[in-house]
Amino acid sequence: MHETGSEFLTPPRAWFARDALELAPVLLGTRLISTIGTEPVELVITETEAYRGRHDPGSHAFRGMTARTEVMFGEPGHLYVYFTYGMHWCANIVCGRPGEASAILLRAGRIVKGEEQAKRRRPASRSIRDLAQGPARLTKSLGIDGEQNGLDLLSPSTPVQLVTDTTAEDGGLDISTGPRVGVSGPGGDGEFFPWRFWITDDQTVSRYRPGKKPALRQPGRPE
DNA sequence: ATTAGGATCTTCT
DNA sequence: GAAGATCCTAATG
Repeated sequence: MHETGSEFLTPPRAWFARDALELAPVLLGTRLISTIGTEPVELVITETEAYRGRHDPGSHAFRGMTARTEVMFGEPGHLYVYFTYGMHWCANIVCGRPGEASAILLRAGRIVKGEEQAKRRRPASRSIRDLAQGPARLTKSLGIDGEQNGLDLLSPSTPVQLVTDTTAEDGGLDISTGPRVGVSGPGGDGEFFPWRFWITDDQTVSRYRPGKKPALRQPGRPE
């Protein structure tokens, strides 16, 4: 096997400047490295969700720019971190062109480094599998909160780095798609669109509403 | 394995 | 004033 040959690099700004539906599956298999705190934590992104800016009724940006959504309207490659349910933080990567307000929600990951640190942050975790199994669990494991809202992933001194394996084969991952969580389609007709992406059969992918929503295999259409 | 209810507070109507 | 891009615990099959 090729133990050597992996080369993890941070992609350039232009890599983030594309449509959310295109970038969301590409983010699968890439890694996040957090140096927040004493011990670095690294994970492989296993589940993402696309939010297509101000034209997407499911997006926070749909009602226009507010204090909360300001970061989404800015430059791609920054972190949009929001607070929800009175206690949880969720992280997005801003994408598309400035002003578009598109972003990718990071829904789940597989911890590959700093498991001890992650577990310290998530005492309720029962196994390595569920450490970052869910958007709020993912941020908790990495130590991300409101402090990181607006953070530039491409800053030389960023405490949260995104890296891709430049030697990996394109299309080497089996990717599934399905409806977003609790978000109806852009037509407002209650139809669900497959704008969620995950690595097929990966055990760290978040689980909710068990058993009822079949996963679709076709990518969602833009409008 | 699955479900129900509670926690907790910002954001925008 | 209500809902929210969620998680945890406890109880039940």
